[in-house]
Amino acid sequence: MMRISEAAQHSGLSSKMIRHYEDVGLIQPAARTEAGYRQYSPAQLDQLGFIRHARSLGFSIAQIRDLLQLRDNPRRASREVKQLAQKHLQELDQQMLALKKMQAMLEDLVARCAGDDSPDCVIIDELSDSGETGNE
Amino acid sequence: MMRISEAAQHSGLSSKMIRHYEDVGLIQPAARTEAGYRQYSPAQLDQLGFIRHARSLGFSIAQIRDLLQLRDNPRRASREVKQLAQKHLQELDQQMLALKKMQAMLEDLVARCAGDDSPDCVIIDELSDSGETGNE
DNA sequence: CTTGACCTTACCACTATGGGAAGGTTCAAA
DNA sequence: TTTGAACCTTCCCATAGTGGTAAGGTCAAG
Repeated sequence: MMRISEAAQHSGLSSKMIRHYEDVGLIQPAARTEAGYRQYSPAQLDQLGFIRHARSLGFSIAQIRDLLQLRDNPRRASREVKQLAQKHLQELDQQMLALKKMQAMLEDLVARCAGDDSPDCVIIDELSDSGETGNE
Repeated sequence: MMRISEAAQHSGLSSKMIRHYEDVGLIQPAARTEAGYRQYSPAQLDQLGFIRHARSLGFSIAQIRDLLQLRDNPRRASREVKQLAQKHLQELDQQMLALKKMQAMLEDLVARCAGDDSPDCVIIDELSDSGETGNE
């Protein structure tokens, strides 16, 4: 059994976040010592590691909740896991698209801005324009 | 002079957000009618439009605050504007990079997951792994 | 016994946005 | 004139994820 700071180090999460995940019901409340200190079993350490991995792939807490359920269900169909992952991939795609649009527009503006001592600036001008930005 | 809902429609922002921008000091407090209703001048409408454009390019409130200052400074150097924009471009790049990493890892997992009725699932397996995720 | 390093809970902050409640205003129609 | 719809106001709450801090308890070493 490990205390929370050890569990944090071990899993790559912060103590803060581990408590938070418990608060929001992502993980079961940890066992406590008589003094009220949280204690983590190896199984829970695994779970925390799982969470960190999933977070690093950008899964939301809600999605991780589902993933954990699937993980702990020996009769799961990998189809369900895959679908969850694919849904997240779509979200990542949308975010990429949004970023790309911004990038393209901003790069265009930057390229057309002299960037010298003069106050004339396409960036300011186009942002001031009442026209559209290219977003739908 | 327009009321807030008209200013919202005109600028593409929501009334909610216009009030919020006033709260956080992004825009000057609007004039008020005797009854306390906010009133927006054409100049303020321009400013609101500017804010919407900048937001659509992903600039943060803090960055827009700087942009507005530059916009309202007739002795600005376009260099400053360009630098601000370039800094934001870098941020966009970093976000893109992060997304791409996630995407690549997740795509790999998804490709290797059968997605059938069997419980065997690489996604679950790799997330459960105590090893690294590829992030530094 | 004291000190330092931990632990606990309970707040507040951030970014940007939305929702809603409770109450006031304006204007037009009945 | 009254009433009702459609506004407006402020204030609080929620989202998602993370960090910080403060006030207090615990534990082990010196």
